[in-house]
Amino acid sequence: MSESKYREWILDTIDSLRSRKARPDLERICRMVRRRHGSEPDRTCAELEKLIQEQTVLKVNYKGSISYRNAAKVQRRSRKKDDVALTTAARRSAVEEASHSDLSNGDSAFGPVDQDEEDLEADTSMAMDTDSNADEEGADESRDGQDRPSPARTYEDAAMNCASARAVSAPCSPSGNRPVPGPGCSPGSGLDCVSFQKAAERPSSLPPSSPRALAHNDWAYHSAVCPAERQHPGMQRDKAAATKPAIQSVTTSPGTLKNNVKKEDGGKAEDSGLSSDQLVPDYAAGLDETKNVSDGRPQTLSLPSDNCTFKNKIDISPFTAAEDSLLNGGKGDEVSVKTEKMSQNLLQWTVADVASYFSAAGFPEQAVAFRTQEIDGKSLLLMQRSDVLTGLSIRLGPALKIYERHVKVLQRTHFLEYEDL
DNA sequence: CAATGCGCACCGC
DNA sequence: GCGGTGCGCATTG
Repeated sequence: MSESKYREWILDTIDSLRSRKARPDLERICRMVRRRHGSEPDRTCAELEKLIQEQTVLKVNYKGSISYRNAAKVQRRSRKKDDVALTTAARRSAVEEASHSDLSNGDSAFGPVDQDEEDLEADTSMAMDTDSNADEEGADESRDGQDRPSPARTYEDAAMNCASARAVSAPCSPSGNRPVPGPGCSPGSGLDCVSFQKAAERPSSLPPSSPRALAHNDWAYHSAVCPAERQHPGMQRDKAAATKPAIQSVTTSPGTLKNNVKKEDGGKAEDSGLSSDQLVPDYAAGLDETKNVSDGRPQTLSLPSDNCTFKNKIDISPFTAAEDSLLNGGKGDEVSVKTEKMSQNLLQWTVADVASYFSAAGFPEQAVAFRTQEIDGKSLLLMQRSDVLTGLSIRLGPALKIYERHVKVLQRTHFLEYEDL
């Protein structure tokens, strides 16, 4: 409940800031939510993180700083023609729809990807706690220092602080805790911070010529790439060492896995990726570890889990891809990737995992419905076509896609798996 | 003082 | 040319 409430508040706030032409950054969002609803910044940050994870809110790095976008609003006007349906829908109700297609992009530059990027892009951005180790400590000092040097970068500080604070205290769950007395919203998302720093560093470190690639919005997004991956292009800190291990160890929960899935960007980043879209994230992520493996499928490495992953890959990929290509005509891989990662152990998926999955799959709004109906992994396995089409009160178009391309696939995969076992 | 409004420059398409 | 974005400054409460 409160969650939906927060979702509304936060999205509203982001919209509001945007309309005011102010950057929707962590600090402003927290502040506005507090003013309007009295919510503590901490809580707001935590909720924001959740939204990011489920792709309801997109975290992007734009012009060197972090920004948040309302996924539902991000529309890409230039999409192909096939979305007629979408268009109509969009037209009809202003808000929500667009989400499926758009979440992909973060900021102005919308993903190069096309309509169906849903799947793929989505993944890129998720991240989660897991590691959130203390990224660069540069941030720290400012943290306890309580003083914030330049007013201009207040937000950054805030963000950083959050990160560090959080990272230290609570590696994972975003759900808050930690009443930190920060000025703004200090305790926020650990993940973000990472990005921040990167952001800061990135530009500077890069040669003038190339900057534009990242400098702009690009490398951003990787929103939450917290997992360990952060790149340390310029820096090398302890984490360099840590990084790698971290990734592998990540395993823990299904949700976690997703984050890692950077998949294709590793390769893709080059071609279209980086320039236009913010997929970049991956780029960041990709840099480190991914790169090593980079050749074909970075994702593999990211998937820590030993258990089923590989298996799924085998089963699912094939047809998922096929279906996907039929539907969209493109990037089948991505879908499969996602699927594979997900299918780890459906039975263990929590409601949040399910929601995250669908958000990542490009259906952030519908993900909310799953959450509302408290669909966890087990429930998902029991869902029938009619349940998806009518039981969730979601629009038919997305519902069909969700059922045919995800629910069915996940169920099939799951059962195949178990047969084998 | 914070919140808000908005001109303007940028950027990608 | 178009639309999204957000800095920086002006205005408002």
